[in-house]
Amino acid sequence: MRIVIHVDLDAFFAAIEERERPEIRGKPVIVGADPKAGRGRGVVSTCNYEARKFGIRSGMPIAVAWRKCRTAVYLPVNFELYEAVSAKIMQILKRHADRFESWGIDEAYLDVSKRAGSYDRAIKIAKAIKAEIRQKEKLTCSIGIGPNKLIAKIASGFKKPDGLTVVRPSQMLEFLRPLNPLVIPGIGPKTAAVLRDLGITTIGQLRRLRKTELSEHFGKVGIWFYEAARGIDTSPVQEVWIIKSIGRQHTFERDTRDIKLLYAQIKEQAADIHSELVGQRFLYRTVTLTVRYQDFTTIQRSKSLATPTQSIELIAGVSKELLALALRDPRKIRLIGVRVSRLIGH
DNA sequence: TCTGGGGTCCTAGGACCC
DNA sequence: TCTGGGGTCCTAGGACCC
Repeated sequence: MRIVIHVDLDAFFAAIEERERPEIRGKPVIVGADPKAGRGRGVVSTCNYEARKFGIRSGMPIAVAWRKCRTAVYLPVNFELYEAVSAKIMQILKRHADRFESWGIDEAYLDVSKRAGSYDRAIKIAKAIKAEIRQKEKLTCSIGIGPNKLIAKIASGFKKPDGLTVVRPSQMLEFLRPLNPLVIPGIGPKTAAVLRDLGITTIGQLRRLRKTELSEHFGKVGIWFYEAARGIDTSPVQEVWIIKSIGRQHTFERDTRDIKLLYAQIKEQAADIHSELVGQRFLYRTVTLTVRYQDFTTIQRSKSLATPTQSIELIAGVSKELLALALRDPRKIRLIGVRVSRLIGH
């Protein structure tokens, strides 16, 4: 019998800022782009639960957040700090797992099948984890326990913040039945809209579609939806991930076609990417340039090289070639990004 | 209301080879 | 003059995740 725990740190960035700054505790806190009195260009990265009372959410344009709550505390993203806190917490979590998989900066899966052996013992482990994170890092998390990663993940999202939700195999189907299909990883807004058009708004209703119907509508992921709706997920808790690509991107303050500005941005991104390639001891074979125009339409142009290389000049040089293609279009440019892929270790 | 930055995976068409 | 089938690589776009 498999038992998986999913841990999700609550409002992670905002919670760290509140911990570090006693004076902002209890106020709405929004971590993300500079709102610039409603003219800021970025989005909300994370906000605390006070801010959520105003309808503010992750991913929302910062200008919209500003309109909803001008009195909130707006803070820039301090990624280095969050990374450092995350690393400490991941070490704590690792010690409680047979196998461990971090998932982004603020989530992790723990396979505890062996050391727990039963759901009652898994609950004890989860409570110990909560207590340790609270004591050592002054932060809360929401935890889900289930027979696989899928159920553990959905369970951790069921009660937030500071929640603990256990779904035993016998309860799995009843647990899933009333939930929105959007809670299934891989089902996003587009897929949910198609399902809604088919009259499907719960996972129970999703179960009424045949496997063939789902694969006709959604291809390979349709098969995953079929299994997920039934709580089936055999994917292992896996410790190591292989990096497939390294990239940087930047949104300009103002849309531009200024070649000096564009080249300077490419140069900076190429340097960043190159230093990471060197650090990770990777060669690349493909360079991809992303261009987002003023109207938000986004294109990608890529070029593969005959032989793998680590050359910084080629990252920048190929990117400039590809930029020339993108500049044939007369629209102003909002964002450019450079990415290298087909990585090979050396 | 106006949309960040870091990624992964899937699909589909065309070129090319046998 | 009209015409196969399979495999691989490359490119572009799209959906999704944190």
